[in-house]
Amino acid sequence: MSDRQDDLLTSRQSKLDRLRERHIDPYPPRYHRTCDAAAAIAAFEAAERQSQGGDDGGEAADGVRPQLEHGEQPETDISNLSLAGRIVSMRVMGRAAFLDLQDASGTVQALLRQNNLGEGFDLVKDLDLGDHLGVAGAMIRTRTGQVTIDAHSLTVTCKGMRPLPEKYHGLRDVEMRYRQRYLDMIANPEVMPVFVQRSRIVSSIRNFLNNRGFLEVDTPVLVPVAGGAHARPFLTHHNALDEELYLRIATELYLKRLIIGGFDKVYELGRVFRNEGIDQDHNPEFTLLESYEAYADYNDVMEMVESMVSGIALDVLGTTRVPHGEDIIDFAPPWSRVQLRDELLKHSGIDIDNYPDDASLSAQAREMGLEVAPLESRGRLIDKLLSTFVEPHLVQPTFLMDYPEVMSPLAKAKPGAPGYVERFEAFAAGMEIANSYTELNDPAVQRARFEAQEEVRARYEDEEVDRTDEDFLLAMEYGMPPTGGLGMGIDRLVMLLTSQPSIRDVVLFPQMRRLP
RNA sequence: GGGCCGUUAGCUCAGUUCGGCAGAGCACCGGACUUUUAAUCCGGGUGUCGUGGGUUCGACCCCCACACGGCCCA
Repeated sequence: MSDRQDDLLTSRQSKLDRLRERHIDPYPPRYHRTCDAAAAIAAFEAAERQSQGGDDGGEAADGVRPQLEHGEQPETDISNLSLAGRIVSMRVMGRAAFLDLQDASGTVQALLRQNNLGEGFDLVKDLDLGDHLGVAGAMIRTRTGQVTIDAHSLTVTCKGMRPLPEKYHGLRDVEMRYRQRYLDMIANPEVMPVFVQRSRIVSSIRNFLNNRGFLEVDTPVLVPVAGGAHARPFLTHHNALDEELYLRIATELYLKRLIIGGFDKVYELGRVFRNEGIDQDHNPEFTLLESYEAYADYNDVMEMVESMVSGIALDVLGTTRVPHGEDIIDFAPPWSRVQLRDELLKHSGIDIDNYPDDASLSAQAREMGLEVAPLESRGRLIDKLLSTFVEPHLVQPTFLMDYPEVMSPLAKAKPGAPGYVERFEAFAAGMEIANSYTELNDPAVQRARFEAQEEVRARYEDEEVDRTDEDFLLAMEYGMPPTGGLGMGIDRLVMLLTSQPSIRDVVLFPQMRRLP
């Protein structure tokens, strides 16, 4: 630690010591506030309107919506209330001082005058930016028109021991923003609303699904087989069982067991873990919604997805139209429905049906300028072609339908289209946000599909393919009704709805490399 | 995994042309100030220039390696 930083900490420590010498507890166990900053200001403005004899007086008082914790009583006596918050700015002028106190509801100014506070005013010289302060007093309007609490008593509620980031430019260092998110929240006012919206989006998803009769369930995070997705899992070890376990990469195979067990409609909103790279739309742990509905197919799921996403947008944003760069993405249904094979042909000139084997498709992909490794499975090649030629065009919400079977071991074959399955992925802003199948429920076919995946794993040395789950096959042999399933990446949905360019801006604590 | 860019005071950033005394604003410290709001005025620069090597009379600057981060590619 630098000497300079030592100095800054020492200065705060000596202020802390002085408080203790004066028998002031810098960390009192509690402080009773009667309302928050927004409520205090609203109450004062309501009272002003009332005293002016306006006909909206009574209504205005009702407009006060204090955001208080459980147990606190709303109190809007503007001549005597108490507020508490973090000092985010301080203007000291001899025997008076103005402080800005920030709480979750906003910022309120406090006026501290020696006239009112007497000896209590001495506290000012031991206050720092970042301290938490309780202020009791009356709401007034200053000469310059600012609604302010005129303090008659002060209470230190927590002494801050480190300097805050700079107030005007905020905290720009992205590394520090992610490693010390609390500083990002304190210094950058645009950050907190994104996470408030994230919470509302998640809440809205639950409401939507609950209202449709879906049951929210919890399935294991620690699993013996990491199935249900093409991804490399994290490995861990259970000591008492002395068994290797994986962190789940999807919830699919357990949710399907529940459909087999007899639930009609289930969903899980949970964290899944994929041991893969980190970039603007990948974090190793992320929030996945999966839902399964008996007697639905992927067409029904498409309708549900467009209805759900547009409903969430209306619910949380009040509109289905969301800015994205220079575009406006409109989530209002219906979303366009296009065939994977057609789109690939349209944008790359390749008809995958004309390249039935790896070698010819691989050669053609190389011809198109793609970098192709010597050993790449057909599934990977098609995935690469899609990412390169098709996905960037899918800016408006689009269902890309009917995937090759080799890419989709858990989906049911599409009648009349050999080699294809009833699967869609939903895209918006060129980014995949959802994946859905008419679920495969023939246990013999499922076994064959798993075997094909294991063959790909062996032949192509590719760990990112589905794994055989014998226990799941056993369950399926007891009979799973026709089912429509859905997986939706919640972080990406939040990115789209809040116009954030990186998943790190919608995950509170994104994964970072440990510092040396 | 590869390429490019970044890392300088607590924070936000200059400085590196072509190697020659380490800079500003905010924050901080001392002083003035009872209606300010990026308060103002006077005084003070507080630093392992990411880390470790190398070149040089001399390195924040040039070279090499490494660390962390960002962007692009795979």
